[in-house]
Amino acid sequence: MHSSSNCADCNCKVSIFKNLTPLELALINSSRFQVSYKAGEIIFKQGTPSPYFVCVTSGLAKIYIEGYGKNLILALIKPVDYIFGPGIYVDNRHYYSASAVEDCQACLVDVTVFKKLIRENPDFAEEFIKRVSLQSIFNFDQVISLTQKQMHGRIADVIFYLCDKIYCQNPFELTISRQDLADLSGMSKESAIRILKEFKEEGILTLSGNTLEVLNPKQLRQISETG
Amino acid sequence: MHSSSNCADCNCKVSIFKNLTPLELALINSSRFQVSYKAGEIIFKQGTPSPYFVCVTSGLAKIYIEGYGKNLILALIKPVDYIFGPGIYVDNRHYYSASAVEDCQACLVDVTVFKKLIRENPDFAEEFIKRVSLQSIFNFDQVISLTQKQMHGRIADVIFYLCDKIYCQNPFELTISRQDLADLSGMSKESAIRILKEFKEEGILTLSGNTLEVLNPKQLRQISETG
DNA sequence: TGAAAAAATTGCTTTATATCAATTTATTAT
DNA sequence: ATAATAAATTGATATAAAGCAATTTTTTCA
Repeated sequence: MHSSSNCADCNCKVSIFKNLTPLELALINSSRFQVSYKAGEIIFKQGTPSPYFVCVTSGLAKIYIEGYGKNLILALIKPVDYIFGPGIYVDNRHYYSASAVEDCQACLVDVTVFKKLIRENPDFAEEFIKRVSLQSIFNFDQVISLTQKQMHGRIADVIFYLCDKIYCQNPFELTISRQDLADLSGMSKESAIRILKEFKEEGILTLSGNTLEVLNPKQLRQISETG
Repeated sequence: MHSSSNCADCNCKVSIFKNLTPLELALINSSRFQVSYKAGEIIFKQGTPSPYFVCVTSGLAKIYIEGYGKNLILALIKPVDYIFGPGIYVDNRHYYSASAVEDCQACLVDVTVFKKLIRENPDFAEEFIKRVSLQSIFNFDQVISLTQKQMHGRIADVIFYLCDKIYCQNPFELTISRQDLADLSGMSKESAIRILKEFKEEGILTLSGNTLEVLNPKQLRQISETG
């Protein structure tokens, strides 16, 4: 949304940077550059080297694993959040791909600078570990949903994720495709569509065009919990 | 296996401790105590407070998420490896349970000591982040196997995991139950048993008593890859 | 604006996998 | 050693979910 010539003044700073000193922010700023991505464009590909910490400052991106014939979306990334995979401390390769779902702007920061600050600032390191841990907990929930719930429960979970964590409003404008919805919930797009239709018919939600409104969150929660 | 009165001399040290100074090891040692678990005993339960870094020095343990009616085993933990969940940097709660599969011995270390060392020793912190990252990459592989492969491929993956990562020999003595096998591969125990039987009939492996030998790793790899 | 391409939708069919029930084998405790 | 209990195995049945094909709607682009 808003860009700045300086990280110190930037109002699009990721919260993980909150413990950095002005000097440290200046270091980040000096290695930083801005990039724009059109909807659909690849930000990086699974398997390629991973030289940047990617901070999404506008739009919406997805990170996804390219599996056996289909994709699994691990998360949607909205402003102001970052993309920073586990490969950076292992072999400097990406273990998932990222692409822009809506037009995006991002700031890229050199990973060596990032790693240097992790070593030098314990508060920053601790905050980073905390964020990695939260991500891990989120992944646990996700894997349980994907492996132990039936399709209705999985779609319910994805709708709550979109409503509560991504678009943060109800009704909301669905900017991701049905295929993305399927890749988030680990099913075929046909199945995802059918279940949305059922939910409409049962009055749990409305979906006209791409505007989705959850009408009966209690029932949807019930569906999520009974699997 | 071997215990010691002092972490500095211990031959059961987890590799993550390699960057600690003698003084730091002494600090760990001072807060450490040893515990024995019989096969089947719970080490800790999902949802409970998480005050210890658990280092498994003998036997075999499992960490598993208690989901909707069934469990998902995230990993088996063998000597010398540690159990240290993401809750420690979040809300000090366990996000998975742990129990002994074989009789186990473990050293428990106070998490506050662990966290203190993470702040004070950047090499240790970096090594820890690296280990967390490796864990995360392993989980990615696991979730793709669980969500995108059919049962044969998932069982193949679990057999490779057991053979290459846990028992580290072929043939090996299967010390986990069929239910554990099912909880590792996200299916019912009946299905797991049926697929093992098929693999036997096709000459891919032998399984007499609980001794499993992979006879045709190439074909098993093929099955793993074609899903 | 209109044609072409892509995305979404729907019905039908097939299949992978769970569930249930019964039986056998192995383990534990008296 | 033997009964009691738990684990493993097997077969039969039910069903959740994918795949396929056809159609409609939406989007893109010349």
